[in-house]
This record gives sequence, C-alpha cells and structure tokens, in this order.
Amino acid sequence: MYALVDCNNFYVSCERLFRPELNGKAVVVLSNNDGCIISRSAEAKAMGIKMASPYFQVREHVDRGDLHVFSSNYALYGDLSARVMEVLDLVSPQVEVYSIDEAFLNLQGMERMIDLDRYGQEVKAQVFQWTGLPVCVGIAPTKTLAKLANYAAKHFPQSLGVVNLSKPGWRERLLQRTPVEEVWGVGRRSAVKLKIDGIHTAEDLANSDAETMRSRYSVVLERTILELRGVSCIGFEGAPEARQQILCSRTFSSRITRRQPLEEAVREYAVRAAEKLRQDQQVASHMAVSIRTNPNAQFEPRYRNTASVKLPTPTSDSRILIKQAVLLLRTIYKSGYRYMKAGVVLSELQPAGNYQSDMFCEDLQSGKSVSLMQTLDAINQRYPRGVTFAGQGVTQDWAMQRKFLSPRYTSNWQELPKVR
DNA sequence: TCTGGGGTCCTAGGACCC
DNA sequence: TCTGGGGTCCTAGGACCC
Repeated sequence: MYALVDCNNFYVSCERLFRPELNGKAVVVLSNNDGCIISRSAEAKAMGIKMASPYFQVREHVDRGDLHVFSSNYALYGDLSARVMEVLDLVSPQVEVYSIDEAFLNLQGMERMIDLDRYGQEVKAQVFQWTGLPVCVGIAPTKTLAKLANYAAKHFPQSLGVVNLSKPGWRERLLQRTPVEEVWGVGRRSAVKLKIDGIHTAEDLANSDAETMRSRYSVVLERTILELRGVSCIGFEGAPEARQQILCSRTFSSRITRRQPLEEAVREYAVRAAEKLRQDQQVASHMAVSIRTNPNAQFEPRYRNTASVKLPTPTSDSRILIKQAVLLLRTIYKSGYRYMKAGVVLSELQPAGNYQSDMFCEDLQSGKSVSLMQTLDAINQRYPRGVTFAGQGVTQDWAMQRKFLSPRYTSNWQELPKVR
C-alpha cells in the first residue's frame, strides 16, 4: 500500500506563504527567464490560463491587475520542499522523494493496524501546521493508483484532500470518471493514439488486453495497465539511485550573435555542472555541448547542433571541463545566427575515487586538483560566486531575466521577511 | 518581440563478434 | 534459384515525468 503526498500548486503556495494577501487571488509562477507559466493558483486556472503557455500571452491580465506573477525562486521552493519532506519523514517509516513537491510513503502492512483515511488526514494536517503548505493525499495498492487517488483528492472537494482507493467500489468509480490522459505514464502522444483506438477513460485502459497493448504501444504502457488493475509493477525506492547524467542549460535573456558571450555561457554551465558533479562525489567521462537558435521562430534561419567527447580519464575538475566545453563549442559554432540557448551535459558518471584510470594518460584527477576544487567549493558555498573563472564573464549580459523575483525569505539573512 | 530546465527509461537499428 | 544463427554493445531519438 502506498500514499502519494503532493503539494497543491506548489510554487504558487510557496509565494503565498509570505504574501498572504494573495490568497484567493489569481497567481502564477513563471519558468526561468520569465518564459512560460509553470504553476497556477486555482483562481488562475479558473481564468482559463493554461499550463506552459508563454507569459506574453497572459500579460494583458497582469497589466489589468487581475493576475499576479512571480519569477521562479528555486532557493525558496527548494528550502520549503526540504521542510515538507522532513515532516513526512517524521510521520512515515519510509519516504521516497519523487519530485520537488511530492513523495510516496510506503504503508506496507499498516493497513491492518490503522485507519488509512484518518492517517491521510493527519499527514495533511501535520504538513500544513508545520510548513503552511497545503497538500493532498492519495492512498492505493500501487503507485499509479496512488497518483490517481491524489488526482481525485485534488479534483473532488468533498474528499477533503484525501482519497483512499483500498475501499471497495472506489477504484472502479474513479477509473470510470477519469479521462485516460490523466493517468500517470500516459502522455500527450499516447493519449491521442489511445483515443483513436477507442480508449477514452482510465477504466477503458485498465480493461484493455495488456499483451496486445504491449506490442502496439510499449512495455511501459503494459505496466501502467497492470498497475491500474492493482498489480504493483513499480517498486518503492527508499534510497535515491546515483544520477546518470548532469545537465545544465539556459535560455539567454536576449539572443546572442557573437562567439565570445556564447563561450562565456558555456563555461558558466560547465562550472555549474562540475559543481553538481562534485556535490554528488562523482566524476564524468563524457561531455556534450549543444547550442540552438529559437525553434519557434518562423522567419529567421534555424540551427541546432551538439558536439560531444569522451574524456581521456574521468574528472570533476572545473578547469578541464571548461576547456573541453569551449573546444566542443568551437567545432559547432557558426556565425550569422541568433542563438537562444546553450547547454552542457555530463554523463558516464562514476563514484569519485573508484574508477579505472588510463595506463597511457596522466590522471586528471590528481591530489592537487581535488584539493583545489574542494577549496573552491568551500569558498563559494559561503560566498556565492566568491571565486569564478575569468572566462565565465563578469557582467554576464546573457544571464537569465527574472523580473518578478521574490526574496529568498528562508535562506538568506538579508532577505528575511520583515514584520511591522 | 516574446515559448524552461532537469531528469529517466525504452526501442530500433547499426556495427560488431564468433 | 540459391547466402546462417546467435549474440553483445552503442547511439539516437522518442516518450514520459515534474
């Protein structure tokens, strides 16, 4: 038995926590660079504002004053997320953090000892009391059904935010009422195809022939079908697996037309990726750099390209990664384009200090390199951007735009909320 | 004018081995 | 007219998640 605890409109709820006057108002949070809408309050949804729609399409509402808008503030959301997870750790024996705003609880064996509906209500009340953030809870024998239960808890107010599908009859009724595209694991592409095949509801999907669906769609969809029938195929993962790749990419605040600022950006992303790598105590042996123009632009030349390299020996040294990133960029850079975005991907990751070195190459991960990077990280942790590489650029005019950024209320002494 | 960022898993097809 | 059978590994691309 699983519970899925999911925060309601998480980013919007985080912003409202420190701006309570916005409760009951239409609020949205934008993606990086103030591009798209990625979180909406119930009121914003009711206005017909769609998920992922570009900001400029709803700017009218903002100008009229009937919509409040925030830039993404990940320092704030990350900190509040950690607090929610801490509460869940206290109320549940096993927690699997699934994303920034949701977690699965493993309730195996508990159903015989406690009333699950009441437990769900207690979890919800506890998170709200200790963090101020509203959550909904879905309880069911498989993860896919727990996701569905959570969907129901959010959509049917009479549920009071908790739905338990282990009660007889509930699962069938919910499957009948749920459109197939709301099922976890059914994306846009499959939903279109499923409807052509006459499968419109979660119930239709659960009743379809799993074998046939596997060959017509995929083994992933077959698992979803079994999960909807109550056969658990997706296991509980208490301890998170080591990451397989680290990606750092950003859209620029405005288009870049020269090589030099593009190189700055790529160095910056390589440094960011290397920092994450060291944080995970891993090293990488593969790197890719990609650049692209605006794929949505109708009337200007489009270009996108990626170059990659296998590193001679695995490393997490920023200096080496910067150098490689720039070399890769120079192989794909073409002048005459308006570049919109660049990215760096590190892959083939392994635990640091536990890899096969190359007999014919000098080991890049020498003792001096390790202690230099440790020093760098220690300084920058205390004083963000305290030490940078000159090539990362000083003014970084291309850096992303966040015009509606709220203070880092919980993670920066200078930005603590003031009570008058 | 203006459209995010960071991940995972699966599959098909090519290249290769004996 | 007619050219085997059984594998592995790698990569790119698609689909999905939040």
